[in-house]
Amino acid sequence: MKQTVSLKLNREFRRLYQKGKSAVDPFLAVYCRKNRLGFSRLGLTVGTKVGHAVVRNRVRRRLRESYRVHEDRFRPGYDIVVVARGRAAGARYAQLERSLLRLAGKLDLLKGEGEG
RNA sequence: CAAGCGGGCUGGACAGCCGCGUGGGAACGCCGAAAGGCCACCCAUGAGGAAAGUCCGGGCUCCGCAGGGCAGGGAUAACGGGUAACACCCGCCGGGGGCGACCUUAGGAAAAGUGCAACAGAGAUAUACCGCCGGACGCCUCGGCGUCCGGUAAGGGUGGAAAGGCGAGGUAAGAGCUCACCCGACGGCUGGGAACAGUCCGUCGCUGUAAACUCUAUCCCGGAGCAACACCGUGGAGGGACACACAGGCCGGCCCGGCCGUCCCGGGGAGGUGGCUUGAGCCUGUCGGCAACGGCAGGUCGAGAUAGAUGGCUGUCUUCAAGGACAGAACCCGGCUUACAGGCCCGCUUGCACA
RNA sequence: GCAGAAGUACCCAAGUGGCUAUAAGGGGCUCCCCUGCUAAGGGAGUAGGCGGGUAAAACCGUGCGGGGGUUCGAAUCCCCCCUUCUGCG
Repeated sequence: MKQTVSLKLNREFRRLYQKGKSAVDPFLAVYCRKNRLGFSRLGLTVGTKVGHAVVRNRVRRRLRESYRVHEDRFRPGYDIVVVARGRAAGARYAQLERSLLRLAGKLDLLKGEGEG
């Protein structure tokens, strides 16, 4: 992920949960908020409810891959948090990818057709 | 061939494109006055048999602590060995199960003491309810019946357990009362390194429970845990030194205006660096040993992350199935326990068939 | 990473070797009293897991998170798991 840094601090996550915009489906919950850094920051959360360590790792890797592949389509300059929900454990990669893009579209994080 | 028993191994492989962690190299690239740093790119390497549960045993680190004994607490429990150590492993003995290969076993002491044993039953650590037998008295239809006194643990029924078992003798009826055989305990003898076995001899016949207290033997003994601990450490709080003003510094090209003491010390919150992977290591051969394991020789280095690196897409092969076993290192080892699809190999047992 | 605690009817729970847990007792549910009507309060009664069985009962088996073991006998004692919760930093 070339233009994106990962989001680590707990207080940054909490600020997004409280003040950010969100979109939800059975697989994922996405929170976002504009920052002033000029680049985006991504945080991934996969809680214990999703499954044991192997399942959580797999979900997290798939989410990171989905974002990496489509990074160019995201508008820069946002803090984004992606929370995996219960159904994500059994989901295939294509389902997670589609879900991420749809929720990002709802939040207007994706560039329009004409934009570079 | 069928059914079964035991042990070991494996836990998909290969290729292409994009992507990640760590280590090394690195320009004709970037930053820098330089020293040097960064980096495209290249090379190497990158989760498990349980990484899990955290149930035991250690290493390591810090804090506490003069030495020894008793008391107290905890763990273990046939015996012999292995090991750094263990509650683990190997061998062996005893008990239980299986036709067998084999499996299983918290397996010291109840005869040091205390406690507990509901219900049932006459009676639960000592008993006479029914019964059996004898005697006295009474009744009598002369078969017996009743009351009282006494003997008796063979029979009945209860129970997890009823005073070793069974047969014969014996007796009024009975009883290890006596005898033979069997069972068990203790002592002697023989074999064995020991647990133990043999049953030749003698003595005895005792309920169970110690995963109730307890006793015996052996071992252990302070606390925390890598988020330990060590080092660096912007800011803020504290202390010291020097300044005390018409000075000085910052914002600004300058004026006006606004803001502000300066430097040092120390312990340390966030954050960073070390700890951090070479170790009771792994592989091969050989020797000793039934084995666990050990000795020797040679070879070899196989993750080190820190919101946490192995993912995505595609093809081929093995496969019923690869989209489908259980499952992710977090300081490191030795075990135990628990979870686990499929596949492969070795040894053995029983039955059937054939030669 | 480390250290603990708990699990019993629908819920809260008592029971810590013994007769069948009448599954103690609450809450619950039904009826009555109280009130103009409610709430609160008081009194009486009642069913109560799962499987079988019955017209309904009676009755039988099983059941105290699960599985083993000790014991004549286990919710209770011992061992191994599962789930939930809490604490430390």
